[in-house]
Amino acid sequence: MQQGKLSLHEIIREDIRKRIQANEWPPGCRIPFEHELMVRYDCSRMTVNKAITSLVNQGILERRRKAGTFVVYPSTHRAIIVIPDIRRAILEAGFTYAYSILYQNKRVMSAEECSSYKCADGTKVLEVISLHNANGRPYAYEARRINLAVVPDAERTDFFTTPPSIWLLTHVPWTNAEHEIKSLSLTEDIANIFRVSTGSAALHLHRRTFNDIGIVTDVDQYFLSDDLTLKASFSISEP
Amino acid sequence: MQQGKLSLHEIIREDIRKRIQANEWPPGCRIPFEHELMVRYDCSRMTVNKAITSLVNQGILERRRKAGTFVVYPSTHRAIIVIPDIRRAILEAGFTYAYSILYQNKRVMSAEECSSYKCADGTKVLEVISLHNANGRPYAYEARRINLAVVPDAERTDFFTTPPSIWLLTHVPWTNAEHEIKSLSLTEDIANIFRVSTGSAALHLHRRTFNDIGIVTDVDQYFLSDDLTLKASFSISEP
DNA sequence: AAGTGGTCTAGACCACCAA
DNA sequence: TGGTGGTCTAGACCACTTA
Repeated sequence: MQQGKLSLHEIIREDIRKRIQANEWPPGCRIPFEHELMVRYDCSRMTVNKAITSLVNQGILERRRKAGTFVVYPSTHRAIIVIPDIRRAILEAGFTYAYSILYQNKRVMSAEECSSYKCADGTKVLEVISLHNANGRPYAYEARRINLAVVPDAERTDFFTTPPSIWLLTHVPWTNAEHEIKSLSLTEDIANIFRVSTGSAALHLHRRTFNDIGIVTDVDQYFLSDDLTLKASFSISEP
Repeated sequence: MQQGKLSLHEIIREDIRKRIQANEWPPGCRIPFEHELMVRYDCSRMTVNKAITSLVNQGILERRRKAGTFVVYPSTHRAIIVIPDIRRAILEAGFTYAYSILYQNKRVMSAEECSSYKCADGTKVLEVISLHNANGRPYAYEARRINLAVVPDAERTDFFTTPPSIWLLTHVPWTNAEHEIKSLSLTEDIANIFRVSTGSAALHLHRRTFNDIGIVTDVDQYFLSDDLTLKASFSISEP
């Protein structure tokens, strides 16, 4: 899988990983002490330590002082999910991508929004509702709010030519994002836009993006059931 | 947040992280060279290197030889998702948990299943369909297939008392899991079990679990729309 | 071609925890 | 209380890349 030479600590890491995968060192098993591995691979302890630390960070090994280093029982609880960039996903599927603004409005946040955004009363927000099309067919309905207190520049930006997601990604630094994924039945207005019957099942993705000042933006995206499958994986392989 | 003393490389790591979060070192910015940081923190290069390596592994920094170390533009593409353990989720929500088997059958895999499982023709599979209840109400419908070529013991296990998910987790080591998440409209038979109307929106979670021998099990789980919201997050904070 | 990160060493002392 | 991992040092040489 990997090209070129592996460094020594990588060789050690992959060797340990291979033994775990092959069940030579099953979950719960204590692997050799660092000083034993140091002799086995004829290297310094720092190098062995680096290999093991990497596997510990990946949740594959666990260290206990005085006891040794152990193989962890894998759990399903955490996996890495890939959140798609809609435009890229459509283009990579070989479809044409088009984007249109359905609605854009600057307004003052409601009291409810202010408490959700944890910002002062009277904070202004830019609301943008847009549609992503694949091969001329509606693919995703997007309702976004941009916090003008954090991103004042958004007010002077032309979102008719640049989708807000792209503009925000390149212009506004953020440090945290929270996603919520659920299923729902489409309301009449959104169903009409998708040209399907009211109540059709859809996937709903909500995302809030933060930086040190506060919430930058939050967005609701809706996809018809057959159009989007999210994938998440957990693997002992591949760092 | 963290108790006890931080080691030097942790102090350095958190200091760098803080500066990035505070936008003192914005995305794209080159942070000081390792040799400069070594002077700043009055420590050896290995220690600085360890702090930076950790941030590189977290996707926050990027190293370029001869050029330096740079702050990465965050992307939404990867997040960590928490895949719920149904029983625990129900209990933690303060509901009573109950579990019932609707159907159990040992059979030979279809040709289609064999190609999906990448196993020999005639491989046997144990099929278990079950229902998880919260406060007496159907919460999740689960259809599971267990590969008896990989887990022969499953045949002699009583799944009427132990849910297969629990038994498998503690008895069968695995190394990889793949999840697919989508929305769908319930078919009549499943809708009847949930006592909702046919076509109601539901969240569908599919998981395949592997080890070095092959696919251990795969499971389809269905949740009513309002019953499950999956959460995923990406954050510069917290290692 | 120069300077960055990448790696590695052969020690050392310490903190913790199980025996 | 002994042995484990946790951390750190003060060097060294190498590989890569970009200026």
